[in-house]
Parts: sequence; C-alpha cells; structure tokens
Amino acid sequence: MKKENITIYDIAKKAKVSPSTVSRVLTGNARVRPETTKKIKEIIDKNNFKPNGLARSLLYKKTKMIGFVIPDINHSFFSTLVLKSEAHALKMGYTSFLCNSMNNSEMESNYLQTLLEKQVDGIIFLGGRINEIETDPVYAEEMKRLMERIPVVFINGKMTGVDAHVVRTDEAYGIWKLVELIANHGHTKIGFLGGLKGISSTENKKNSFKLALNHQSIPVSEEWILGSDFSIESGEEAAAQLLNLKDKPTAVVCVNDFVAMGAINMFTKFGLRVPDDISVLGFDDIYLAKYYPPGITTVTQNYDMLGQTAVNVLVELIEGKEAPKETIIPTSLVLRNSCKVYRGK
Amino acid sequence: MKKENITIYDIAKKAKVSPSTVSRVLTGNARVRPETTKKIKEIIDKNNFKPNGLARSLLYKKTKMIGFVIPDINHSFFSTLVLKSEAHALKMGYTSFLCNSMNNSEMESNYLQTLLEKQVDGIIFLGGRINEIETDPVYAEEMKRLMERIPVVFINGKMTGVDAHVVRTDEAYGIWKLVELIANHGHTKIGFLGGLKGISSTENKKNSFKLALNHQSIPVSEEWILGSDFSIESGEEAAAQLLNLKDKPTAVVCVNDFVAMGAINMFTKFGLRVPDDISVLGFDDIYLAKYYPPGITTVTQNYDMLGQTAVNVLVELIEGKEAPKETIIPTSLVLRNSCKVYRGK
DNA sequence: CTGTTAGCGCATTCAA
DNA sequence: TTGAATGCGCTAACAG
Repeated sequence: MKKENITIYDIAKKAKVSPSTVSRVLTGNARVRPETTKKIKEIIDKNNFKPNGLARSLLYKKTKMIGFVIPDINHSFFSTLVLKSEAHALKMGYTSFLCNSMNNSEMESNYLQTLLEKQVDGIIFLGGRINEIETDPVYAEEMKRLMERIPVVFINGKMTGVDAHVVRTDEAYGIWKLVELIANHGHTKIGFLGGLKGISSTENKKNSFKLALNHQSIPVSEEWILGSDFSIESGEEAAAQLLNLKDKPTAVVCVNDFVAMGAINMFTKFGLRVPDDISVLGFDDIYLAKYYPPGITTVTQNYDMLGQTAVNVLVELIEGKEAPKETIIPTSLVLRNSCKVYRGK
Repeated sequence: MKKENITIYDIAKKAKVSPSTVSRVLTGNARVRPETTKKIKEIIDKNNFKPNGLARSLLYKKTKMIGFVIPDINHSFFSTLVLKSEAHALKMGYTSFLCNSMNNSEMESNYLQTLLEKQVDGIIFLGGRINEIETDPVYAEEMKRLMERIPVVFINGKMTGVDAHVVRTDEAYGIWKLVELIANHGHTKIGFLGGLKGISSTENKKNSFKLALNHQSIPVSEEWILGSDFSIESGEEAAAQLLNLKDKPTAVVCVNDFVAMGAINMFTKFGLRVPDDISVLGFDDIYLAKYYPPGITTVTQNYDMLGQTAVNVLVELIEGKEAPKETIIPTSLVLRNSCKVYRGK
C-alpha cells in the first residue's frame, strides 16, 4: 500500500545534482544557482516529494513539537484551552501533540514516556497528579526525572517537591469577586457546590470562598458546602441535598459552570426559580454558560492568555532562556442572569 | 537547559558491552545472557535512558502514529469522537496526532503537510473540504496526491473524484426516525432548523427530512426550513424567524443539538413552552442534550462505533490489508422530554 | 556555487 | 551469546 519513500537522493539523481544541493533548496540556507533551484523544485513538485521530518529532527535534535497532557478533551475548559494554545503554538512554530490521560495516573505516565520517546521539545501539563493536594511522591519523583530531560510547564497545578514553572488562573480572586457580587446583592446565606475533595482547584476555591465570606462578615455554614465532583450530576446531587435542608441558602457559588447547570436544573425541577428564588454562580465561562437558561453569571478563565502564556513560558524554556517561575492569569466576572438582588423573606 | 542526550552507546560503554547488545535488551528481539540483561537494565534505569523514537521510526519507516484532521476540538461532537478514537487507537498500538483545522482549507493543507513530514502512518479526516457538496478540484487533487503516499479514512464526508475509504453516520435514518416519531405524535406541521447550505451533513439531513415527510404524507413547507449554520446562535435566529410567521409549525427537527438548544431558548423567551407548545428535536446526543432543559430528544451518533471503525479501517489499510470502502454506522433515537404528543389547536 | 563526507540514534544483518 | 558494520533520510562542514 504505502508507496516507496522518495528521498533527496532520488531527486538529486533525476536533477543530476548532489543530494546536498537538493537539501540546500529545501532549507534555503545556502545559495544555489537560480536555474538549478528551479529545476530541482520542479522535480520535487512533480514527484510529490516531502522531506522526512524524522531524519531532519534526528539531526537537529529538535522536533518543534509540544506535548500536552490533559485529563479530558471532552470537557469544555480543556478543549477551549487546548484550542487557544495550539493556535498560539503554531504561530510560535510549534505543533501540538495531545494526550488525554482521563485523569488516570498510569495513563499519564505512559503518555509522558511516549512524549519523551517522540522527542517533543517540551511538555505542558494539566490535571491529574498536579492537581492533588497531597502529592504522590512516586509521581513527583517521575516528574522530576522527566524535568531533567525536558522543559515542563504546569497549568493550574503544582507538586510538592517539584520545582516547576507554572501558569495559574487566579481562582481565588474570581471567587472573591463572585462573593462580593452576591453580598452586594444583599445575600447573606451563601452555599458552595461541587468539587472533589483533595483537588487543588476545589480547595483553592473553597478557601477563597470562606475568606471572602469572612471579609463580608457573612457566616460560613459548612452544611451548605456540598458536592462530590465537577459534573452536572454533581451539581444536581448537591442541589438536591440543599433542598432537603430546613434552612437553605439564597445563593450558591459553584465550583464550575457544569455544577451550576446541574444546580439550576435541580432547583428548577423543585419549583425554585433561578435567579428569583435562588442565585446560582458558575466558574469557567464555558461556551454554554451564556446560553444555558437563564444565562449563567460566572468567572471567565481568560483562555487566550492562559494558553498563550503557558506556551510562551515553555518556548522560553525550550530556547534556554529564563522564564518567570509562576504567572498568575487574571480572571474577571461575567455578569448574566443567574444572580439577582435578594428580595428579602 | 536540555540535558545532553543519552544514547545506547553511552549505556553500552558503561555496561562494557556493544551497542547492539543494548539494543537487543531494548527490543527483546534476541537472546542476551540474563546477567548481561540485568546489568544493562540497571544502567538504563539509573541513567533514566529512553530510546530515541525518531531514530527508531526512521529505521522502521513506521511511527505508529495516526493523524486526525478535524475542524474544531471545541465542539462536543468532535471532542467526543476524538476521545473514543484515541482510546481505541491506543489499544491498537497507535498514538494520535490531532490537528484543528478550524474549517479552514488552508490550515487543512498545512496540517496535511505537517502530518506527512512527521511520517504518520495514516490519517483520519473530518470536516472541511470533505463536507462540501461541491468539491473544490484543487483540494481534491491535493487529497489524491496525499492518498498516493499514505492511507486516509474519511469520517462523514466525501470528495467527488476521490476514491477514499469512508465511515459514515447513518444521518438519513436518524432523521427518518425523528420524523416518524413526531408524526406518530400527531404533528403535521414540521419545520427544519439550522445547517449551512452546501455542507453535506445539512443536505443529507434536509433530503431525508423531506423524504420522510413525503412518506408520512405530510406536506413540506419550505418557509419552515431555516437556519444558517450549526451554532446555538443559528438556532436562536431560525426560531426567531419562525416566530414571525403567521402559520407556525408545531414541531421542529434541528440539524444538531446546539441548534436545538438555541431554538428552545428562543421559543421559551417568547413564551412558547417546549414541548407543550412546540416540540424540538436535536441530533448528535452530545453530553449536554440530556441536561439541557427540558432534556432534548435526539439521535445518538454511536461515537464509540464510529471512532473504532474509522481506526480499524485505517489500521487495516496501514497494514496493507483490504478494508470495506464504506461503512455505515447506525444511529438510534434517544427519547427525552423535548417532544410531546400534539394536543390539537 | 556545488559535491563529498560524516553522523544524528537505532536495529539488524553477518561474523565470530 | 556477542560485536562490528551498515544504513534509515537528512543537513552541515569542508573542500573544491
């Protein structure tokens, strides 16, 4: 099936020149007589010849490839981020190699091996092991050994004992602004929904949530802090649990937009109107947040900046330059219709 | 920054053996004395050595990589499909290289070049040029030249003059069943929303829609066939146009779930209840279809089968075997709550 | 301006 | 069971 590979030798022979001359017109790195160039280009074109990138990369010790390890491309947050990152990487002259770890540490390890063998020039890492509050020393060790061989950038994560370059969303500030917004709307009974315990994003947000409540002199009610993960289902469950309580909050901050959607679903199902009876706030500003009725008030992730910065930092590292150890990407509120002034009892 | 590469020569030297012996323990393709093996393995491990995949691939003329050209990973349909395909490819021993063309033909061309240079073993192609009803001869030519060098599989598309292997969703049947469902629910005024003209998916679905109406002895009303693309916005627009009509349908089939969501939004906004006042049907069964209120009745794409089949066909081709030229992946109805019996006037 | 030579890292002959 | 030699396809250094 696969046609015999054409090489520069074949082209050289047909053009009656040496392989190096062909190579020269290919790279454009040296002057070749115009007529010769023209003849060679014609033959290249006629034979549909493409230089073998493997051979080239083997020589250069560079593949111009960036590896991405992410948990799940099927999640809006990651797919958007990857899309932006890929586009920017392309501008910087790099192609992207994507690996879906499905949040499975073993798959992460496998993919890291694969990326290393494929000789990618650098790796951008998201999710999984770098999101655990308690770093697993085995995986930390693996990561350190990896980093001895190749530049790595973490997005929204860290590992204790691993001194990596990291680019982070300012989750704390986002939550802070969300709480400020609700408080300004007169709410004093506020819950927090969703998020897996032990995952840094959850803990960061919960911590900021509590701090912000304190700052607003609003008491923290632990029984309004519910949820098991980051899915719509989790939002539904948490909301259902809330509905069983005698004393219910009038507003809930959700760990992300999916959880907010689930919460909205469940509240609506049980006759509560959002935002009239209860305000629901999200996080991430995924594509659907705008459309999901009633339109979710949320915090935008600044996907462009997040992706671009991560790629930029990695490229600096690849080129052997200095790069900031930690970059915080600002977040900002996106006001829509799932939050409303508290209208009293 | 980047550490000097360790090679089998370094390992060989430290182990006081020849490079070929190291190579042998690496591949396991030849017998090596157990003690020697052990010693070499220890040294490999201690030095964190990984064989260079580029060199290996150069030699084998195989990269065990599949290239995916898709329009936009940020769309649920594609991300789900890619996820399933990648998982299956991994089982078959292949890693996946993803390229987002953004439905831009020029980017498609660039990525095809890149994939060729990176020596992927085969390519799975979705969207863009293979979805145009009117094939652009320039791109068809490019595709043909590509296919002379490397196996290609199309998913849900084709190009006139290009004799490619293709795996297709049975869109026609899905639409047919949708119409049947609505007709059985007593609806006789049915519209079709969304879809870009000239794109095969749109035309296939519209054609099937009309045939199905005929079959049900329901008249086709062209003024109820509206929409400009595949987005939520398009659904909103189309629904708004429908609302301006004196005579309105009581059910609409949408080109996909996003359009259905937009339509539901707009109908709701103008006081129509879904499904009580109007039934709205989607297509694709994306993750959110289940949750988007009131829960969208739709057609599932059978993502697993679609992705697995495409990968299987491609692998057969890569291995030089025969493979079916066209495979149709069945679709089936997913009943939820956006469709209801017509309750008369 | 062009040809010859060498080597990137690996696996596979062929000998020993 | 092991070592030496060769070549995958390419480019850069060095001559000419």
